[in-house]
Amino acid sequence: MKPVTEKGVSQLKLTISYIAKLAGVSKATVSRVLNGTGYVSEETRKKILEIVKKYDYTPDSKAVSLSKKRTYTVGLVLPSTSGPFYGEVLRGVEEVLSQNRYFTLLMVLDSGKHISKARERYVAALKEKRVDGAIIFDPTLNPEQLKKLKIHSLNLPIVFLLKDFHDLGFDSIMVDNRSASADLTRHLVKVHGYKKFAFVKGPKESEDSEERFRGFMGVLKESGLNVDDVLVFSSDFTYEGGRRIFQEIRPHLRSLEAIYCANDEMALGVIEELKGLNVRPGKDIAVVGFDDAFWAQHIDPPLTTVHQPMYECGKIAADRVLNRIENPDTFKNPVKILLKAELVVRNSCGC
Amino acid sequence: MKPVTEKGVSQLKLTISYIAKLAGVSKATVSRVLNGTGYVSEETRKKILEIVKKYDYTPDSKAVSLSKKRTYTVGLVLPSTSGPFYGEVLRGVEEVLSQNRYFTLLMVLDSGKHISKARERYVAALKEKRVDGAIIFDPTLNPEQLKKLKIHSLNLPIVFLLKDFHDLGFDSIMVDNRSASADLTRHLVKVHGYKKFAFVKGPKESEDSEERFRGFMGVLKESGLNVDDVLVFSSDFTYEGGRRIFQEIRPHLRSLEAIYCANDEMALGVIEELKGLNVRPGKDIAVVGFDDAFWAQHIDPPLTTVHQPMYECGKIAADRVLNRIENPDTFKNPVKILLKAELVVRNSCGC
DNA sequence: TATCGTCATGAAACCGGTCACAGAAAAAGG
DNA sequence: CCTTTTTCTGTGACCGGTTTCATGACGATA
Repeated sequence: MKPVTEKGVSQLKLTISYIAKLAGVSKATVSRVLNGTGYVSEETRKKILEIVKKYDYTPDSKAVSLSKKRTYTVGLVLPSTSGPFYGEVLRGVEEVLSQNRYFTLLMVLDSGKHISKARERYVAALKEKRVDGAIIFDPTLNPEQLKKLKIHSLNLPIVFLLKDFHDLGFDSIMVDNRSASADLTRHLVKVHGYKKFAFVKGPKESEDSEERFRGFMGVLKESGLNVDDVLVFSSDFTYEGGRRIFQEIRPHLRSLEAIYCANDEMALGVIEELKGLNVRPGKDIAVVGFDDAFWAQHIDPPLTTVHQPMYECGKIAADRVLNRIENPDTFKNPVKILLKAELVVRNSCGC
Repeated sequence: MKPVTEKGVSQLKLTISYIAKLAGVSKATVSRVLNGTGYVSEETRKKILEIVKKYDYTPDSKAVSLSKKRTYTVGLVLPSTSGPFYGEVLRGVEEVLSQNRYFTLLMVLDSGKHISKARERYVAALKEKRVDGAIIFDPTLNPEQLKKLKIHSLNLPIVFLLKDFHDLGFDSIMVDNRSASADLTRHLVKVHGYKKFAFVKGPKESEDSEERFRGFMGVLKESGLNVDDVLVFSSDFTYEGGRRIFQEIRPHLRSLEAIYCANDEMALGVIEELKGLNVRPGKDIAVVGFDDAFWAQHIDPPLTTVHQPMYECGKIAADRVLNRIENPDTFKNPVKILLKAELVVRNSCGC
């Protein structure tokens, strides 16, 4: 490919050297002007800026990154792109990062392949030093798997979301499911005086689900209620799962005052089924959920639930990563941050 | 900083040169092994791979990118992180990109700042050559603004979503709003026999809203209905906007058989208000929307609407960008792809 | 006038890889 | 046995920036 002339502009590649040549200076000087470092006379600065503007020159980020050893990019790993949380996390993260002139490299775990493949992928991105730090939201990752990933030796600022790897040396941002669940249960017990409950758990492995259950049971005990009366079910956190598990709840419906679902989607499924039976949720029986999905206020009846502070989660995580990136020494010790979730009382509890 | 010894592993930086030294070969040979290019004897290959594995070496992506002139990253610009579309687009894009070993650099337009600032940001990312190509979903971008961005001279594969910049030389992926709107309207007219309509438009600038309106009006005309009887309103595509505009519709409620809202959120707002008046949507009056937000099937009554193929949109866009990246010459001419949206009949139309 | 600190600039090393080229060794062919 | 081809490996240029260091000019100070 021979140099062609077009519009009178010689088609030499637009690099810092070319700009330097045009300005009659060395590339070091151009670099100084562009970065505002070191001494440059007002005269040459002006001339260089003029040329830079005229040719609409922007330094190649790959070269900058290589020599500065910084990509100005933070990795964000999310379990999926749907579901109530992810959009909020993403919003929080992106907001903070972009305000600090950082970019977001998004990696999604459920993009087709197996979870282990997806994990290899994001770990690879870290090892390649494609990012300066990462925020990882990987609900099914356990400590043994984490160790195998050999992430620790990378010395990269990493914060985990809703997974407590604090003991393994990583920053962790958690939401206090248990005490929020206790708040919700207290509302049902103290305000409404319910005594007969069904509890629908999520999948067995879900630590979140367990924590919510513990918070629930804790309040029953502290209120002197008979814990053995509680009917416990287990489903899979989905809408369909909620409808399915309802078939098991149905025979006991008479004896129940409230159904506590460990998340909103299952609660929605249960509510739909109740309606099909002409039982009025919120009037004949209370149904509550957990998460505060954004549609929770729009369904009928509006769902009493617990709001997960995922936006804040994202912001705090991003802040933390950025801090670690820019002050590598200051933040040596991993922290564990516990955010509290807020009870949102609407009508499905009987209010 | 002097070299320290730790765990017996000398702390020289883990670079290709270091690996080469350990293996007693040149870095070119290591590079060959890692990339599977050129000739390498089985013996040295084995030895090198062994060492690479032992030290868990991964080439620095910044250096690779610089010399290969490829980042293996595609930029994705989205209007926001909430709303019905973004998650689906993202899912489609991420799926295709990750399957092809590309990464997704996500940029969101409503992260705090003004739209023009946000635009500068993503344009900067392109100019810096931070990505090999981009998928841009920027609903408020118009041709004049686009020209000012001087994106064209970058010679970067770019595809626009739901914006027709085909004439300006860019790939564009569109959804055929008009004919889908016609399908929906035909359903209301032919199947249900409605004659008296209200139409709630979105913001004035929205070309989508206009297209939906045109499709609607077209069918009325072809059906010989009196076009002047249609009550036309305009709101802002939000739930609250739907509730607000309902106050203007209310006086005419008696004379109406169906309310066509240009998107689902406004339809939801209208439905809520109707319920407040004890008018039963889907029975006493039909309400339809557009977009098929993922909650549309769960509300009461389930919403008749038009499904936007955003997942497909994302996949096709990603495919196209990837193709252009890897076959720079083959795809010279910009294409315009028109996807059709699907009518989704549920109950809110009276079915 | 000699000395010094400040300012301005360029040369060249460096970041960590890829790749074109050349030369040597081994294998194949005559 | 000598040539030709194929296989293997290393040297060094290159990607496009940043940064250290050296040098020179200038005005101020002694």
